[in-house]
Amino acid sequence: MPAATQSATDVALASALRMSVMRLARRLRSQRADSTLSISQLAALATLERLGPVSPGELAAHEKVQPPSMTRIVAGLEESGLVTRVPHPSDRRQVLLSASAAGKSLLRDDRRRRDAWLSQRLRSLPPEDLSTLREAAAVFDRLASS
Amino acid sequence: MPAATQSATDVALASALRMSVMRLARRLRSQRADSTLSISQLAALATLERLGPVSPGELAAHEKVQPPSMTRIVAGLEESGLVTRVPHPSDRRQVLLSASAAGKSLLRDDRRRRDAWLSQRLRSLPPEDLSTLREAAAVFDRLASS
DNA sequence: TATTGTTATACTCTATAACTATA
DNA sequence: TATAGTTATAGAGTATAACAATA
Repeated sequence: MPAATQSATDVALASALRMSVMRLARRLRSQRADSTLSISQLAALATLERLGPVSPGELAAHEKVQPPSMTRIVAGLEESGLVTRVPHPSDRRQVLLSASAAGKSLLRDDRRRRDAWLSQRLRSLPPEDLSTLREAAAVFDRLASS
Repeated sequence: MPAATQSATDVALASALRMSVMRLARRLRSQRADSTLSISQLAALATLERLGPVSPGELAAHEKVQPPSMTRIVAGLEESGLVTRVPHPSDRRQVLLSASAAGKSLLRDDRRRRDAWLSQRLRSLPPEDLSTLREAAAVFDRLASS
């Protein structure tokens, strides 16, 4: 296959794939558990669980929001007992945030519920399609991290 | 494969796939063209192009926003000359919205730019992965529309 | 003087309720 | 009386600017 054709094919695939991925993502997002938490709070809590104890500033950087926004996001999580804060051992300006046991438990439940919609639909697919999706998930991870 | 194992495998695949899809969707979203339009405006414009002339109420229903919100979204698009409105031929309460030539052109440019990031990355993948993605896009469409 | 986190304030987006014109 | 669209108003969520505490 000549280079020009290959490239044109890639662009067509990129377009089709982008639309399919965005559409599925929309459907997945709409299935999120009916929680009292906002999307930002849920995302911040999940990142906190993944990173372990970090300062509000660091968490804000990871979530790509400004520090004052993270102050508000975390305040809500703390009020609900999902996040705990301890003083930084050596720098008294800083605090360290962690997901509490309740926070981790909420994340677990939420993921389980969000997976339910998708796994329900996967059950209706033939085995070949499941294989395709299994391989695609791996390729996606390579794509997103590149 | 026994039913219980099949089910457990599906749940694991659902979880992996959900995470991969959401992550790739985040990356794709962040690549969107630096437009003066909001995400809602861009989405409404795209839907308008797809559906053809429709009333504000119908467009609001498709975009899953309330009519007053669509009034504002469309007002901005109209001010920028991306959407045109004509009176409904028989019902004088209604108006019909369409994407203007400028609106269609903007959509074309935007899609092209948003595809660039992905197709750039697709170029680095081996042909087998491209086949996988091509099949996965089709499966996704079936999933999202189910 | 620089850095971390918070408070004060404003802007964007969306919603519900009330209103106007037409059916 | 019901419906389509708009205007009025309020509530999230996030941003920038100003401030307090600590390094």
